Amino acid sequence: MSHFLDLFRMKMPVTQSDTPILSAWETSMIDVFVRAAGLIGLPRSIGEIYGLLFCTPKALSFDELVERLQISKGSVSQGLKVLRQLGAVKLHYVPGSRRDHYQPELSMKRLVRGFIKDQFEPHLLSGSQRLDNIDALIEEEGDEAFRAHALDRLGTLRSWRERTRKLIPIVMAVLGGAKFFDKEPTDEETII
Amino acid sequence: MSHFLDLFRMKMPVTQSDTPILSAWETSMIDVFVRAAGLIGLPRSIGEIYGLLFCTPKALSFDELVERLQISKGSVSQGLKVLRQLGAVKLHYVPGSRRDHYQPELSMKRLVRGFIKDQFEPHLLSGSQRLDNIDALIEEEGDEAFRAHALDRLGTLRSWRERTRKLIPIVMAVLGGAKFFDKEPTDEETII
DNA sequence: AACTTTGTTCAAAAAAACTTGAACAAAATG
DNA sequence: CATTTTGTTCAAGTTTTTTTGAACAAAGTT
Repeated sequence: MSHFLDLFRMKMPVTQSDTPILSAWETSMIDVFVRAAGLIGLPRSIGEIYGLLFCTPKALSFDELVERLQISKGSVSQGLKVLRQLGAVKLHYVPGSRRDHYQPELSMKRLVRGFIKDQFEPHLLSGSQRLDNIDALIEEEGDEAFRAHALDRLGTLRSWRERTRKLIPIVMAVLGGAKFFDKEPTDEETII
Repeated sequence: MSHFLDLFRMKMPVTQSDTPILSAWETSMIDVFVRAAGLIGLPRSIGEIYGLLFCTPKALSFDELVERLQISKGSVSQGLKVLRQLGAVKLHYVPGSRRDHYQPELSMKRLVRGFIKDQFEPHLLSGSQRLDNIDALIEEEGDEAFRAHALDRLGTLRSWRERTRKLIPIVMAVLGGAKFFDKEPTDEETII
């Protein structure tokens, strides 16, 4: 009895008329971004959205993303939300359209900064606060020898944290603009 | 009827006699590593294993990890496998014991290098190979204007890839040893 | 005001990732 | 060589994450 209905469940392109299907190069390009997203712990749909924006010359609307990527409105809505938070997409006003249109951020530096600010820094080896708590817990420890070792390891952890913190501005500096060298961000970095 | 058996299913500490339970500071410390693991996309169990090794003065055996962390042999086996691949744990020979004993790698530089080598570099923005394939696909494209834009974006992607590649040795250099400055790794970096 | 367009929210479904534990392999021991 | 110790493998179970789609809100139109 499920026979007939199964035809409708089958995952196939149905009948597409317009321009919805992605070209071969777009598919491959999007695939690159899906992988990259996975690498930094972001869901596939976010890679797809950014990837398609990256491929397309003009700004795309919400609906165009839903239609061309064939993913749900919910995924696109949530995906764009995250991408906006990361500063990875920019709203682009299109005259004569009520819809929001999106373009990808193309500055690698800004992309990296957005990611670090939003996903990395907040956790940065668990805030020194958390380490201070551990410090307190160690003091309550009975055995002296153990306590010494524990404090030593805690010191190691603190040094890791500090080194990571110092590394970030260096990475940002190498990636283009300034801040590390005490000058304001130049703006040729906007291009790439 | 499931009433009786449910008593045995309940997830509770049963009766622990020895020293299996983790102290408060160990638990907090391990928690730090569990979070850090999550941040770089590694499973909780791996954070737990490395974390406990990090807390403990002496090398721990497979069994000790299973018992103190209360996780399955399977998880410990697979977790240690990954940690070995990453170079995040070292085998430590213990006289008079057949078991493998493990100690944590404490050099941040080595930990980072292991992670980059194993998890990052292999994908490094999907190898230039993949990008060359996209290049070929773009050439088959019909519309000239589109092709120009596509090639432009591909160029951007290539520049990102290249910049990432160049960034790695700089990060490693900042993190301690050499290679970037054309000298062999010194060995004081071993400590931290 | 009723209707349409545009986008968000969120509970439920689906998919992916992780963990478990029993079966198995390898090596040491008696 | 039978047995024990030590650790690995992998199918099945569990948990977590992601996606979906229907209901809803907000704002613009007629």
